[in-house]
Amino acid sequence: MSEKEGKIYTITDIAKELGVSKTTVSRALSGKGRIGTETAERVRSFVERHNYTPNVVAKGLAQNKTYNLGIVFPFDYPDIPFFKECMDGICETAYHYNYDIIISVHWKEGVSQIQRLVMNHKVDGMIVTRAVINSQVVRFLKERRMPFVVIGPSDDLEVSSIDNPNREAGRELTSLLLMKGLRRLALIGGSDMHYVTESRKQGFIDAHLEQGITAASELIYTEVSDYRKTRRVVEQALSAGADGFICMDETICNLALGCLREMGIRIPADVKVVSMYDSHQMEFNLPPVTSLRFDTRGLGRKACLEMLRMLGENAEDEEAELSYELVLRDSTKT
Amino acid sequence: MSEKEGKIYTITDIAKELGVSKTTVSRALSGKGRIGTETAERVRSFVERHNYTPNVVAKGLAQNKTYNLGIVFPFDYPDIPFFKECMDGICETAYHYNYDIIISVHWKEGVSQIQRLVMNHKVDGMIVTRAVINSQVVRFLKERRMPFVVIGPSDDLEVSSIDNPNREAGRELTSLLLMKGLRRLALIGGSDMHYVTESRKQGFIDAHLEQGITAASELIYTEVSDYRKTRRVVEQALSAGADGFICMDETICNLALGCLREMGIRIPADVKVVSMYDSHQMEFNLPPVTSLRFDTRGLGRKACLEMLRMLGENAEDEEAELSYELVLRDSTKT
DNA sequence: CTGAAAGCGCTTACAG
DNA sequence: CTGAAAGCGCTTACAG
Repeated sequence: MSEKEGKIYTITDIAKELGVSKTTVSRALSGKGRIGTETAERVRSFVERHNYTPNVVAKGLAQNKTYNLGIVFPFDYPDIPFFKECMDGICETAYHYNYDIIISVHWKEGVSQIQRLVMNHKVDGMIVTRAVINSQVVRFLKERRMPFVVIGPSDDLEVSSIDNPNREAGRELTSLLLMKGLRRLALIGGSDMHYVTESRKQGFIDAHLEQGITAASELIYTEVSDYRKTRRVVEQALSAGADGFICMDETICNLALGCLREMGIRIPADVKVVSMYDSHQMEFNLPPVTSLRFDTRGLGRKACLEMLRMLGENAEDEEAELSYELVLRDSTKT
Repeated sequence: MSEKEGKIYTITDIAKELGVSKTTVSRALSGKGRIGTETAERVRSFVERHNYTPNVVAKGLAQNKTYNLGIVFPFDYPDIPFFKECMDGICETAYHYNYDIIISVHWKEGVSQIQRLVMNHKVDGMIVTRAVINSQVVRFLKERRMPFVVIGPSDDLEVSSIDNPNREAGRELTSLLLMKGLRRLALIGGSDMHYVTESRKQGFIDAHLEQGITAASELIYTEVSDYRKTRRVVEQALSAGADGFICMDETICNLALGCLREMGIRIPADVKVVSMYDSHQMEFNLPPVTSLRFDTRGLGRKACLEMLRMLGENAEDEEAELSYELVLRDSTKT
């Protein structure tokens, strides 16, 4: 890793040592502009010998770039695998293209933290995780003309967005239950302010339409966020004859499972339960819960590639389309 | 947030507009050096009117600083609340002192990603989450003389480290079970390469010593990472007469609970189960699991403050000592 | 193919 | 209290 204790060389040092100009060294380093093969080789060799790495900050100042990308997490984002996987994918790709990732978490509603990042010239672009309806963040970034991509669906055509196939996957998961003969499916989800809630709901409805069954709209519950609400919703659904529960994510599913257990309802004997997002908790539950598994890390990678392309990097996206798996487990056994 | 569409002003623009020198503007901005109150006021007012923010990158170049801190996550770090909470705490504090956080995740063993961050002059210091015994990362950072703080215990006196009170808390949790009359406590933990494993084990032993009971060393299991190993360990412990299970973290606890359920063991009737780290999973389990709740976010804040102090910032730590709670739940009911 | 020079936006001795 | 100048480490027209 490090050769010697290591003086930190600058481009000026190299130029001096090699008896050429800084310009030449710079060109040899960047590979831009014509340069003698011998000169290039001498520079290359020096770099290698002394383990030289350019000062990216200085480079950035000269080029008006930072080689940093910001990732913004939503206000009060929950501790779910989604964000970590996303972040891992983004970092992986950024790293590969020599960019670094700066995180910014909202502490309160508003854009102050993002604002600072932008105003301070700390990033070249931003990746916004989890789209929110009517987002202040998006509005701010547009105003400031900061390039950005959004993870999540978007109805704004000016915005570059990318998402897991929540709707299609939701449709397939719902279809599965319908094909098992269930007819009173309850759907439990979180905030209507999140686009993802809408996508999942659409998937649920699509499946019903497809099979010519009318979805019971009274069995669709959103804005469910805590134990109390879950409990109420589960009770309501049950007394309205629900024979299956489709939970929009693993957190809600856990809550629902807790309620069902307390009420002495057996799964899958009495009702089936599925989650629209997989996790270890779903996998190791008793019974293990049938869930949708997305390639969220791949999603992060794709979002990052898109961002890099917007910044003029030659970042080809050679990966396959984002897909998902429907993981069948005991919670839907018949 | 943004006044007008907004030309981006530089210190030179301001100097020109105000008919003073860049030097003066710079001084007014930083508050260093004597300056006329009237001049200072004019600058202040301009800044406010035009929503000027200095280019931190340029500032950094001139001062040989970046106002970025790196946070390093361990190789293949698991998706547990600990890291998110830590990160949130760090970000919160960094933000407050006008620093930003760059993340770096190991993709493979080795230091390549961290190396790049350091060599590229992208950060002023690093916060290493979760100390590992004989860490390459620590060795590299020391060699490079990059300031850093480690989250986790450390036996290296040259290293600044800070940690949750895992040992004391572990002792208290173990004592609780001993006082309930349990005498065959099994301890299940992860990798011995993590310092935290050692701390927790020590706490377990401390409690036994304190009460004059000998801990059954054959009931101490580490290196437990997957379902299979957990299953084997749980069976062994049970046949060795274990009457309580102390799991070092929530992931292991979940695994253990799964095994116990499958084997038809009732909790808390047959055996008690506790976790040395709390989480929603522990809280919403059936039964809910008695756990230790740490202020990991506070830990992140403290680590960040320490880092800032090392960098010469006036970052006073006014927070209370890191503490923890022992949350009693049904899994230990008698 | 190569270099001298200006510039990126700031800071900081040094000299009034 | 204020300014001219040099400098942080790089890039990039422009001119050989």
